[in-house]
Order: sequence, then structure tokens, then C-alpha cells
Amino acid sequence: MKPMDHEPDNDRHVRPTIADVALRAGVSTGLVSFALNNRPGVNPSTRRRILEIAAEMGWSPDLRARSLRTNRAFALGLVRDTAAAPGDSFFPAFIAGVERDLSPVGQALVLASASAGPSEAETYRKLASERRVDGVILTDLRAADERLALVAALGLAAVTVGEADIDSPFPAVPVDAVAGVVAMVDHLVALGHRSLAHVAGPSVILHERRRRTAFEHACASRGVACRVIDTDSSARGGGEATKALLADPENRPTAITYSNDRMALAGIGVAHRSGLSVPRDLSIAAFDESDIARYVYPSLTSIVTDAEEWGALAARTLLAAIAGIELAEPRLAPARLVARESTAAAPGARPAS
Amino acid sequence: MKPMDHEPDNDRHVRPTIADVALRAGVSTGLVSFALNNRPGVNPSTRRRILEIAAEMGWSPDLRARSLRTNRAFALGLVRDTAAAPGDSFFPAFIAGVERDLSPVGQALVLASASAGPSEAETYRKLASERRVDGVILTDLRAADERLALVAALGLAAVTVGEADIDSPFPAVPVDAVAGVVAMVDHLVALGHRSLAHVAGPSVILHERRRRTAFEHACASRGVACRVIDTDSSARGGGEATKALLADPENRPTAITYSNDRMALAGIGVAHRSGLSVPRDLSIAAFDESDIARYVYPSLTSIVTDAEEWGALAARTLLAAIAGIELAEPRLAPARLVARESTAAAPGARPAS
DNA sequence: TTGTAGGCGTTATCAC
DNA sequence: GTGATAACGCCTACAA
Repeated sequence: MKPMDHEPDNDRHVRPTIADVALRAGVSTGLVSFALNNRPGVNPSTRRRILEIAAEMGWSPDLRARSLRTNRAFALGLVRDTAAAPGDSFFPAFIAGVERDLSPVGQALVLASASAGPSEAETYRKLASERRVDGVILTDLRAADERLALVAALGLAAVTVGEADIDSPFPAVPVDAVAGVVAMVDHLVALGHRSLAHVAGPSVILHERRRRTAFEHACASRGVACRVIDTDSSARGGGEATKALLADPENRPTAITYSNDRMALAGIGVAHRSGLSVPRDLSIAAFDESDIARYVYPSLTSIVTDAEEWGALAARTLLAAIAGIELAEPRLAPARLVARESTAAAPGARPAS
Repeated sequence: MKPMDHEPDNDRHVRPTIADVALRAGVSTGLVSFALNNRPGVNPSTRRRILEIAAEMGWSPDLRARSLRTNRAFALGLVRDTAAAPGDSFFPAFIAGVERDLSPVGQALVLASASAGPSEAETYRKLASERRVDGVILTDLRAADERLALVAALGLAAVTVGEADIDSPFPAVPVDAVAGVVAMVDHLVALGHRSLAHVAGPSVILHERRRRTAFEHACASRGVACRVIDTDSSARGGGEATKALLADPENRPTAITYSNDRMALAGIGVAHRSGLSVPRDLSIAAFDESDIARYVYPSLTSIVTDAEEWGALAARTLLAAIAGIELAEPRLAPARLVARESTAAAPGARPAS
């Protein structure tokens, strides 16, 4: 035996290549490639024969070779800051949506973490320099997000989940943040609430900021008081914000909205421990619910967005961008209010007319 | 502009290849490769010069070429059934752990979904035939899991998260399921509970089955009654199981353990709606908590496992297996009981001696 | 319609 | 110790 390990005729576990198919079909590799890729210029009968033989031999494309040759990775990347949002219920659903649209078209999702180890920028840089992905999905966009310039400089395609606040070379998949907030404020005002509060996530995050602004505007235009507290989006943060809001019995809101449901649940916990009953003494509402919102007690009034659909739309938009197609401005169904048990008439309020 | 985008000589953004480096250094590409990979047989001064020039030119390895040549993907795969466990709090943490150990060694995580579109087997098959990954992490192992044979037949490496119940060619990263359950049952028995119940996930899932068995054994050996109800692991399922358990006031458990925290939260909801107070009238406990368990009211007594560490250990074990190294049996710290507010003395029970 | 040849960037082989 | 050169599997101008 030679030191070389080429014995394609011997080893039964060698994957057939297009050369093997070509040999068997008595044609050239080029023709096989054309036939396999559904390209014009191949005699229909020849094509059929080639496809048959390829199937029979169990040929399947080797992505590595194809990648090298075509300079594409056939994969998209998603970098998450895992430390920033533990227990986040939005992400898993979002990712499921992304995958749903990727796998049928032979694309894969490469997940990378930014929090641990190398910095976020380094993670994107590596993804690009190794050419592991063709594009990235940018989530949790920040104010003046430096990732836009970075990713563009790296030559990656991208899609932003939500609209950027600066010039962006990338398509965006926005969702109407205002409608839901307005519906929520109207809902609470109709219940007689005149002093509201919003427990927000970090305000560098654009969608957090937008919710906050929408909340403040809606309150102002309805002439109701509103307080906003920033948190780190964690359950703990939500609890602490609630404590702060309830600290002064003389001057506390009668309804609190939270930027996610785990903060809201923590808020309910704090309220209970303060001797307040939800929703009798205090109304509670949330954004971005997971399925538990429906089943806890009291069930959570929420502004819900279809996270999975959002992910799917983002994936589709990015794939189109990579293919050089510009999709008609993709727009997600606006977030909608789902009223449940955690919101009720404000204490001492007469029912709205 | 032509529709083609190939203009490598024109584009100023061409990445330097080792050929470029070799040219500049006045050596051959082979030598550059050796130098860059820290392999013996290169004159130290030559090596230094090559490294300098490579850095200066901004060379970085192209994974595609390396993959093609070395027949490795430098990536691991994880196939999840997204539909099966929406809102699962275990997975995100687990994945974060996987990534934590992967990125520092230049490996990536490819996530694929099985629920939507192609079948689970098809997903693994594709991952292998495209050669996208070197190995897969098998989670939520099922009884007589057919994935073991499939993945082995596909020539993929793998690691199982938890021990298989059949012969497995793959290393496993088990966790002691029994200790936590025993601690939980003892905790409840000490509180005076004599009639327990367990709301389990699908019993095809091995860890669900093991918990169930451990629960039944522990109850039997303590001489306390136990009822088990199977669910689909969803919050809804947890709620319905609770309804069933509480249906007959004459004969209902005084404590219920749930296989995950969202079922437990739903259970608390059902209890409240049935006019029962937790933990006064009914004690509630959970497994696999997310961070909200600490902050809800009442806070949840839980059996907690370090999901992130589990993911990291699984990744490490699989990487070792791929490298041909067999790690000393990796073992995770056993799950431990964290008693909180949701469990208390059984109604009418005298405090344990 | 089909065949040929060259190259994508890297690593492995084998002479020098 | 060093340097050509041939693969890896596929795609694609270009020639026939």
C-alpha cells in the first residue's frame, strides 16, 4: 500500500464525487455539475441519466468544496450577548423562526456568543474572517450601534431587527412599537388609572428606548402621570424597580408596565410582599410574553409580538439581501394588546364611561 | 457592471492567501503553512519572518479551504425540536454554555431545527451529508433513541446529554437525577406531606422518566402516597394536570412537584383559581428553574441544575471525542434542592420532629 | 450539447 | 530544513 489513502474503488465508505458520477455516466464532470445544478444547456435525457446515477450512487453535494469555490458559506450568523439577557423568552422563539426559514433552503444558522471570552466586535470579526457566514442578523440594536459600520466594513451582509437610528446600509425588519404601547395606555386609562409607571430595559437598546418614549408620549397626551425606571431587563431588576415605585405609599402608580414578562412576574412578587393585591391594588402589564403569561396567576395582560414570525422574516430578508434582491419593505404585524387578569380598575376609580 | 461579481484582481479587498505571504517572504506556500500552524521543521528565524509578514498583510485562515483540505468542519451541531418545548428555560442557558467553550477554540455551533419542515432524522442526515459539522450534541435523549444508531451510521461524532438506556457508542455527560429528587421528597415529607404528586414531561424523554422513577421510589421508600401525571411539558399541560390533581377535594395531594418551572407557575395559577393558597393549602416545587423562580410570588422551591455548565461540559467532551481523546468520565455537580416559599408545612400537619 | 482545464486556499507528500 | 507540487470537491470560462 502506498502511504496515500486514495483507494476509492476499495473503500466502500468513500463519498461519491461528481467525478465518480461523471465516470459512471460516461460524461464529464462539468456536465454533471450543470445537470445537478439545474442549469440550462444539458440534454434533457442526459440530465435525467446523470441525476439518476447520482441518486443511485448516493451523491450529495459537499458544502465545503462548494463554499470554497463559490465563496459563500450558506450560513447566517447570530451573535448574542448571552450574559445580558438570561432567561429571555423572546430569543428562543425568534431563533426558531429563523431556523424555520433557513433549513428548507439549505442554509444553516451559526450561533455565536459575545459575552464570554472575546468581545462582541471580535466575534463578528472572526465570523467574517473565517468566512463562516454570509451575513448576520443584528438583534437588540443599540443607539448609534457601532456594529453597523463594523459589519459593513467586514463585508458581511446583514439585516437589522428593528430600525436603526443612524444611517444603515442594511435592510431592516421593523415592528410598530407605538401602537401596542398606545393601546396599553388607553386600556389602563379606561380602567381609571391616572398614575402609570414603566419599568424599562437598558435605554441604549433602541426598542427599549422606543417603548419608553412611546409610553411617555401616550401618557402625556392622555394627561396621566408616568414614571419610568431603567433596569437591566432581569427579573431581579424588575423586582427592585417595583420596590422603588411602591416605596412611597402616598405617591405610587396604580399600574405598572414592564418591558418583559419575567420582570412583570417579579413585580407581582414584590407587590404581594408589600401587601398589595394584583390587580385589585395594582395593575401589572408586560411586553414580549412567553407562554407562561397566560397561565400564571394572575394571568398577565401583555403586548405580544410574534417573535417566531419576526425571526422568519428577518431570515428571509437577509437571504434576499444576500441574493441581491431587495424585498418590499417587510413589516411585521404590529404588536397587539392582550388583556388578561393582571390589569383591572384602578383602586377607587369609577368605571370608565 | 456585469451581473457577475468576480473581479479578484480589481478588488482592493482581496484577502491575502498563504501564497501571497509566501511570495512576499520569498518562501514556498508549504513552508508558510507549516510556520502558521506551529509545526516543527521550520527554521525559527524563517518562521518569525513568515509570521510577521502574515500579520502585516493581515492574513487570516480561510476556514473553507482548511475544511476542504482537512475534512473537518470545525463546528458542532445541535438539533432541537423547537415545537416540543416552547418557552423552555433550560435550553438557552445550555446553549450559552456550549458556546462558551466552543468559541475560544475556534469552533462554532450550528443550530438546526427539527420540528418544522424536514424530519429530525433528515436534519441530522443533512448536517452530515453536507459535512457542516464534525459532531452533534444529543439532548433530550429518548428511550431506545434511534438517533444513536443514525448518527453513528452517518459517521458523526456525538455526545449524549444524559446517559442513554441502550448501548451507545458515544460519550455521555450525565447528571445525578436521583439525589435531587430524594432531597425534594425528604424536604416535603419533613414538612408533613404524606400525599405527593409529580407532574412529569413526556415519559419517552429519559430524564423525565428517570425523575418520575426516582420520585416513585423515593415516595415508596418513605411510605408516602404519590401520583404521577404525564404532560407535554407545556405551561398549559402543567395547568391541566394540576386541575386533574385537585379535582377531588377529598383525595388530593398536599404537594405537587413539576418537571419544569413554567408548569409549576401554571400549577400555582390553577391552585389559586381553585381557591387554594400556595403554600398554605398546597405546596409546589419545580425542576430546572429559570431566574424567575427566585422572584415570583411565592418564590419556587426548585431542584436546580447548572444548565450552562452542563452545556460547556458537553461541548468539551464532544471536542475531546472528535480529537480522539477520551475524557475521564465527566460528571456534573448533582442537582440540588433550593427551598423557597412555595413549599411549607402540610395543612394540618404537626411540624416534623 | 458536451469536454477540458484551471482555480478557490489550504495542507500533505516527497523530493531536494 | 526547505520547496515544488499534488490533491481536497466543486464550479465555470472557454474550447470543441
